[in-house]
Formats: sequence, C-alpha cells, structure tokens
Amino acid sequence: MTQKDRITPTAHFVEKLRLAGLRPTRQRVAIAALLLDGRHRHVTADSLTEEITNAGLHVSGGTVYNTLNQFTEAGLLRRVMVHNDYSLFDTNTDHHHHFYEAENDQLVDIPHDDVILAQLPAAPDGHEIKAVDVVIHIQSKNS
Amino acid sequence: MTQKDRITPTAHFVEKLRLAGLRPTRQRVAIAALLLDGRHRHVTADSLTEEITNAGLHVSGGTVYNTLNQFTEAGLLRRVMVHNDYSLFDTNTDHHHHFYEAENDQLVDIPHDDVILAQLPAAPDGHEIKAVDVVIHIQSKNS
DNA sequence: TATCTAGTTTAAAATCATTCTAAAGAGCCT
DNA sequence: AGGCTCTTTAGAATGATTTTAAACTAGATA
Repeated sequence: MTQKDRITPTAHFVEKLRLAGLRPTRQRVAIAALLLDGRHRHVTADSLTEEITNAGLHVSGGTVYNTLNQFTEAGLLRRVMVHNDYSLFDTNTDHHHHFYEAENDQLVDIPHDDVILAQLPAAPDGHEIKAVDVVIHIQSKNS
Repeated sequence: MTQKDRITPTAHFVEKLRLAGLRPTRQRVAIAALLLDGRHRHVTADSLTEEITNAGLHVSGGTVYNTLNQFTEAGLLRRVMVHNDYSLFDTNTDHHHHFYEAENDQLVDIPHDDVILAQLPAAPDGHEIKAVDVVIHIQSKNS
C-alpha cells in the first residue's frame, strides 16, 4: 500500500509531533496515529497498549506511559480525573465536561451546548485559573 | 479527666456511627472523634494515621483505609478527586467545590457563596445525578 | 454474668498502576 | 559515516490500597 492510500498520512503526525517539540520516533508516531486522528475518545495506558497490539505493533509499557504523559504535557491529550484507580486520557482537548457512571466505570462526554458554568469564582490572590474540571457522577434510576 | 470535660462526648460519635449503620468499635469511634467534629478539612489515609498516632492511639493501616471508605459510603465523608497519586477525603459533605494548586498539591475550598453552577445538564436517559464535582486548577501568576 | 456469633481488626502479604533504571538503540546534525 | 543526545526497552522498584487468615470484640441471648 502506498502512502496515498492512508486517510491521514504519517507525515501529518510527524509534523504534529515536531510542532509539539517531540522528536517523531517510530513509537510516538504510531501512538499519535492512533490517538490524534481527530476522533474523540477516552483511553487508558492499558487500552492503548491493546490497540497497539491489535495494530500489529509493539511499544514497551514504559514508553506508553511516557508518551501519554508527554502528549498530555504538550496539550495533545487531556487527563481526566474520575477515580484513583488508573489514569484516563481524553483525545478531546477542547473545553468540555463529563458524566461518570461508577457502576460501569463509564465516562461520557457532556454535549458542549449544555452550558454548565455560568460564572467562575475568582482565583485566590496571585493565582490564575488553568483549567476547570467538572465531573457529574450519575447512576441508574433503579438502584 | 471525666467525660464532662470533653467538648464532644464519645456518646455523640457512638450515636452517629449507629445511625450510619456502623458498629461503634473503638477504632471507628476514635476516627470519628478526629474527623467528624464539624471542622472542615481534607485528610489522606496517611495524614489521618499521623493524627491517630499523635493522639497516642494505634489503628492498623488496613482499618484506616476501611474506615475511610465506610465513612465515605455512609455519607460522613466525601472523596475528592484531584489526582491519581492518592485519595483525599473531605470532612465537609455539603455541596461545595475546590481549587487545586498542583504546584504545592494544595486543595482549597471554594467559598460556598461563589456560585458556580447556574444550570446542570440533564442526566442521560434512565440515570440521575448523584454528585457534581468541580475542581478548578490554579497556578501562581508568575509562572 | 457467661456464652455465642457475626462483624472487625490486625500484621503481613498481595495487587496493580505507574515510575525508575541502566543498557541498547535511533534521530538528526555535520 | 561519525557522534551526540534523546528514546526505548525489559525488568526492577515504588507506593497507595486491598486482601488474607487468624485473633478479637460488640452486642445479643440465655
């Protein structure tokens, strides 16, 4: 297969990584191709490793973690806090919030037009707001 | 010292635990006396263990964790999600939110009169809202 | 008050996500 | 190609939390 056959050419991700100040290694390009294709989803180190394996590739565990952290630091991913059991990464870095259903350990995006924050409190003296994380915990009605 | 000398008599916590459906064991009463005295603060399993030690008592690590979880389940404490490194428990179970300063790993309550949520989105079909967690990440301006 | 039993506590081992380590490998500039 | 630095790797280490199996206790009952 030629490069032309791909929807998103490798060169695109190489460029994206360079812009983020990350050297485009084979591993990082592969992970970028899986995660930074514009689709919005939530991954864990584990689920990503599985995807990599399913794609017939191999990236060591340590590198998966490093890459996830580097991508987050570079603003290519967003870390979502829902519990202390493991880290969740969101490929949607736009400002948005989540519903979290503990029963199934399921995270769902809140439609962005469902305005939530009408007003933010002022940050304490000498500080500025960096990010706002809203997690609405939900449960099935029959419980 | 007599029971009368104490600000909050042990009987009060024994009752509180009974109401929560928890057998008032020596360990649980001790922890309740430390955490459920009405003061608002944030503790970790570690900081609580330290407090217990400073009070001249001893409760095993496993029990500290169990108790923290049971109190949370019973609604006597609230678990706050700020990072994946360890669990934080809030003795203030009222509806309120937090500022989180990653630099110093510091959690600060948002004054309850600083209204944030003007409107909540509807929960997905068949679900209801159990809790809303808002964490505003802040950082010092000179960085 | 002595006895019983289910619920608790204990110390220690086990778990598990994540980070660290030291050595081998790969971009990339000249 | 040579070389220098950044990366990756497998495996060991870390650290918070949970689990284990045995010892203990609250509270009910006789």
